[in-house]
Amino acid sequence: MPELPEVETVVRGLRIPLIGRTVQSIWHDWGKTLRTPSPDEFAARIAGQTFRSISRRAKYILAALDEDILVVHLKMTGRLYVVPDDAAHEADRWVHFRAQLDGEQQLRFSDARKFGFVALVRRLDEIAPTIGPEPLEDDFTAEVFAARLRGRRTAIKALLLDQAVLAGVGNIYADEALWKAGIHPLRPADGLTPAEIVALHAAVREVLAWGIDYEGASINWYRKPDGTAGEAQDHFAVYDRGGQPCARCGTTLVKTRVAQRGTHYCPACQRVASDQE
DNA sequence: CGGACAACCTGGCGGC
DNA sequence: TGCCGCCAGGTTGTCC
Repeated sequence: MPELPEVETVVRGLRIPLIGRTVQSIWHDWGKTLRTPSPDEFAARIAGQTFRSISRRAKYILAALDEDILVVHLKMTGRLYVVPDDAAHEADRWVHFRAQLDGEQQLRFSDARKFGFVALVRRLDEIAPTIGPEPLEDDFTAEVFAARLRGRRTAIKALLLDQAVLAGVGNIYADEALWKAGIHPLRPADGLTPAEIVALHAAVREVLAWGIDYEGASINWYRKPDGTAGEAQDHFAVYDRGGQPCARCGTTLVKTRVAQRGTHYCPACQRVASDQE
């Protein structure tokens, strides 16, 4: 579920309720939800620390405390939000971690599928592998993008999903960006023309930016920290639209599998070869 | 490097 | 309604 726009929306929504709040204690009911350190050390270290800032790197949420960083990954079904102590638990039966804050507030992490986690570290690289450039940063130019694709023969969609190549793009926005750029998802990355790389670079940035503008896509589990749904799903060109007409050429959109992921594209206007018109 | 696949889990949905 | 199989936005590890 959550890709860069969804994670960014969560981060922005947590700034006001979280920053300045001090952690008093924590609770969890699923061992793997606390990724590191051990539960005892986690509880002892975080108690008394105050949230100072919150940011995002790729799909990781980084909530900086006085000494440590509370890192949260939402994976497929995670939700992260702050509510008053007395907020009904029945409203969300998938909460597996809570941090009791001052001001009678609680930070809650909910995760139906239990793939996500929270971790307490000094630095993100203690738990995260190598992560590629942030696509919305100014220094992510088309030249930088081209350099990362060079010599890679794999399908362009697989590379867009590879966090070591580019940070934050997931299955939805990969499909949307490839449609916008008019590039078939199976095209070998090193076979793209310079013009196509420029177009794809722009398309990736555009779809991520509008995803943030619409506050994320609530296909299924994703919710903003205030509990409401995002609206990006109402503006998809291809994702989950197999069988419907392409908005650009009217051809019926196709759903298939690329890199073991559901993949949606237009068979007419997403070129399978650079020399095809 | 790359491609396929299994694993981690649970819920929702379509089909019968 | 009930049961069954399949699908799901992510990531990691293994095997060839």
